[in-house]
Amino acid sequence: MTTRSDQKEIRRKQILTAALDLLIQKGFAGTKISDIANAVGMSVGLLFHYFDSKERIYEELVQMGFAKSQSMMTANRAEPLAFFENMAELILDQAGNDPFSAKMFVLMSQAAANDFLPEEIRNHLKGDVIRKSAKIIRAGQSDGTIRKGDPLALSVAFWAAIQGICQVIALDADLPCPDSSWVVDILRNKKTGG
Amino acid sequence: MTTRSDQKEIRRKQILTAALDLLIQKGFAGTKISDIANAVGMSVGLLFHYFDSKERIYEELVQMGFAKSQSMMTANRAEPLAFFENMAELILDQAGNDPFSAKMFVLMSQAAANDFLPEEIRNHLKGDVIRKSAKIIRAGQSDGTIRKGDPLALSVAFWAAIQGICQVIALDADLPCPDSSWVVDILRNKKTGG
DNA sequence: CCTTTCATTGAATAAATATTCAATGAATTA
DNA sequence: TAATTCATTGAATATTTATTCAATGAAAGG
Repeated sequence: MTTRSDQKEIRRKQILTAALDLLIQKGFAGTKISDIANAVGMSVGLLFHYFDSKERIYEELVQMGFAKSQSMMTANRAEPLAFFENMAELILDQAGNDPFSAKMFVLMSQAAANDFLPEEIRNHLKGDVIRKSAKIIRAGQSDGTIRKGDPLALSVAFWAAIQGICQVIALDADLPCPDSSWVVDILRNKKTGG
Repeated sequence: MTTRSDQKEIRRKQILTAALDLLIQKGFAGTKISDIANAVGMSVGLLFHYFDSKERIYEELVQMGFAKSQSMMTANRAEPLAFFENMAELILDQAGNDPFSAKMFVLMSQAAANDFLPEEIRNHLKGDVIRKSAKIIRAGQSDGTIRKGDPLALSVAFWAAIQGICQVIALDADLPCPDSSWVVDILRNKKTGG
């Protein structure tokens, strides 16, 4: 019914989509409000009718990514190695098909530098996932499915690889998305898992 | 002898070092000249005595990274799998010890978005290394040392992992640098290489 | 010493960009 | 159809940040 209200949501989504694209290419400071407005095809003044400031746009996007990231981590209750297999598959399969998803992931990994974000989110970005995963890796080393080595360093390798892949394919859509199982081989113990 | 001239070089290096650090955290647009000047401990006016503009600082850094990247690629004439083993070891060992090196790598991977850089450099950044490596991967698949799969996708996985790791450890010095051999396992063919 | 050079600063100035605002007209409501 | 709301614009305005400049004094050269 409320055509106007629907239209408003559509407009907001258009702005967020265009902004995400520009933000991961140019960063927060490098993305001009006028760039976003141009990409959507609206005047700069109108954009401010939908969002109070550039920061708000950014915050709303990061908030979305944060929520997704949290739910993914907590929803996955698999055994150690399977945990990482699930994660890699979920993220990379989605990244390969839906550009929005990969871009969101990239946004999150760059967002830690931005002072104005809420504390909770900045902590999450600042190695929270990596440290939590290190515990799971230690369990996987005990049950023999994950290779030996510093769990934290292994966690860095896994997540940095995922993040790097998302970044590369988000910035160059022509490049193909790698198999998730290749990435899991960073962790896999060949003596048992082979 | 020429104390003044030496001093000038030292100043320039101070500026470049401080700038690199800020640039990889905040990006080009997000890094203020005054941030750099503060980090070095000099006035903004003095900084302009050493560099004509913010772009020049950036260009000089990217130029350094470009030269290094080129020489690394061409110097390495090993067999396919060994090529990637050498690359991973060279880059990650260096990144683990010398922060400057990892930061330079990160700068390069972010630089592609900046329009004002020379064409040659932008091409190099824009997937040149990934595409050249795909050819080497194909050769490695022929001799059985590298796993099956789309060579370009494998190349994306390898380089994105390297790049992601450099980024994570450059931005958080507390995190440990992973073993280079773990990353090479993205490519390694277990049936033969095990 | 006296002169010249030049590193250094803080205070202008210039440019770029975010944000506000008054005006317009099309859609909604009554 | 008259009144009201609100999406939309382009033109101010405000703010931030890059860049320039004239002045100072310390080092180098003669």
